[in-house]
Amino acid sequence: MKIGELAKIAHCTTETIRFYEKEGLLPEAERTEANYRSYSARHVERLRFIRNCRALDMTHDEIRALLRLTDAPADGCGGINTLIDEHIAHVDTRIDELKQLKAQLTTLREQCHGEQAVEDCGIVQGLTEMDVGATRARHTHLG
Amino acid sequence: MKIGELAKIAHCTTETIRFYEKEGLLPEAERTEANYRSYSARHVERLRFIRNCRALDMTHDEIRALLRLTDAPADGCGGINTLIDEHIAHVDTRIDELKQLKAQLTTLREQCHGEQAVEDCGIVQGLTEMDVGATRARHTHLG
DNA sequence: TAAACACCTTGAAGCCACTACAAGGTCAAG
DNA sequence: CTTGACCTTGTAGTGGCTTCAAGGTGTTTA
Repeated sequence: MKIGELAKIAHCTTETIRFYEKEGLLPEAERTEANYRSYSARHVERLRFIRNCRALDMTHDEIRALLRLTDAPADGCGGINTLIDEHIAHVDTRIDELKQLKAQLTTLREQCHGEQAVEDCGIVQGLTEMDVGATRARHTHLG
Repeated sequence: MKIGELAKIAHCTTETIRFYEKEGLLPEAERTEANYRSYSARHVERLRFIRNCRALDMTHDEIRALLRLTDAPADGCGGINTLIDEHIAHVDTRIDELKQLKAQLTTLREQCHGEQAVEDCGIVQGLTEMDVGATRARHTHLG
């Protein structure tokens, strides 16, 4: 199977696949005589795993850790559970942050109703006068 | 006022301020004889505005648009309202996405309870077998 | 047989909003 | 006169790709 076919199966681009190879997420493929990458069913499985993890917003580091854990069958799946739990915590944190953000934005938005002059616009005043304090530390890799 | 003092007031680093200048968000400062940047109250106000927008997770493009709108007092604040409304919509979209994500992760997590072998781990199976389909288009710049 | 076209190769640069670092200049205090 | 805090410029790194350039390969059609 050539790279384009694999890309279609995995719903991603050929560039992404080559990028995963360079990152060490996907093992290198065999090559044809023409130096084309040639993929097997194991690559399909691995790539699907990676894409699913990405769809769940895991970082490449998290995915690498997960792949290492699944490739070490001796260890059982305790480590896997922990990793997923931590990732769920990231998502939770980010949801809370965004809810707070929305509350702030909604409050700001309510400062201005009509088509008044910019000088009197409560939004502009709010944005100028707010003092948000130090940037809060990041508790999640989710943007 | 030198750059370090401004950075303290605005709760950011000197590098960030120089970066905003290069980006065209913050107007260039006067220079002292020693070629140090020298800032005025107007810079303080502008930088605070920018940092507040960033604290609300606006992109530099959104901030630039907002600054242009506030600098054109003739136009009233309709455009400003629209921009904020759109930004709130971004945040809402992202919250919904993350909630869905959490639901998926929670379902996945429930596939595995104990310390079984990796081969039988429902999480690993889930990650291998899910087929998440095409990556959904981004409706928000929020990560 | 040749041209057109789809596919493949590598490598480098761009995206965003910074952050970090290197190598040096300026200035006040001890 | 040295220490140390501050300033200057420029470059490179972050993550997860995406885009581009310049070319090689392989199949189909005229």
